[in-house]
Amino acid sequence: MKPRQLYEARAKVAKAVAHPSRLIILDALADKEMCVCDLTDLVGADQSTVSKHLAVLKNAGIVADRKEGVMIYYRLKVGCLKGFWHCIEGVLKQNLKEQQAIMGSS
Amino acid sequence: MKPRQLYEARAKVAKAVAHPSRLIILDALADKEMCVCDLTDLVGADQSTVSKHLAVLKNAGIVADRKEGVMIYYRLKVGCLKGFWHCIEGVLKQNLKEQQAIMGSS
DNA sequence: TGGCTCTATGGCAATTATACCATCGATTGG
DNA sequence: CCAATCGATGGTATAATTGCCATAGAGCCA
Repeated sequence: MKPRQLYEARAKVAKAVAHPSRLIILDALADKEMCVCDLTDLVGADQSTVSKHLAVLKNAGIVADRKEGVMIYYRLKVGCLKGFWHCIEGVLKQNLKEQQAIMGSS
Repeated sequence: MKPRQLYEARAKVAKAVAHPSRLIILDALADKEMCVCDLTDLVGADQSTVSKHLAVLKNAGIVADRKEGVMIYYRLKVGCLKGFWHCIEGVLKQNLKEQQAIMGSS
């Protein structure tokens, strides 16, 4: 087994991704960088809430920000998230398939 | 933007992975199936705690279990986790590199 | 059957996460 | 300079997560 510290580090990154609002943000940032105001509209939560979500992502090293005048633009720093979603999507599809199998057999 | 429901479903899977003990479990299951007792020793927590962690992973569709006598063996149901870790590991390495850059420049 | 081992579950306390409000600092435009 | 906008932070209430204890159920063996 690897050192516990590694698992905690991994968990921190995984935890940063494990929230619907943050997933929305990451999905949006996959295409282009966006300012906090845009992301706030997109997520549909309070600006301060979105700001805190962004802080979590930044702290985990998943996004980076850039200041331009009053605005702060966030962008993805990680390129492998697509594979991430693909993996998760696979789990979801499999779960769905199993659910349907259960329903069908009743 | 995709339906909010999708992000919630994704988040559930991501959340299931986002805990050190569960990461230890998943890492161990990558090689072979293991019974709860083995995993309990490995994680080093109370048996009931490990049992609940396993329930979380099972509920998310990441692991499956098999009963054999008194023992219950858990196994990975998802094959793409290796890419998962690789992606996270990349983030961690990058974070480390940036930390070192900061230390070096002082 | 009785006792033992292996797991799962209910209960509970402590910690952590989340969301909103209020507010502050920074920047820009008038 | 003043007002307005953008984003971050402190405070606080609520919800979710986590861990352990106690205990229940299931299977095995003497």
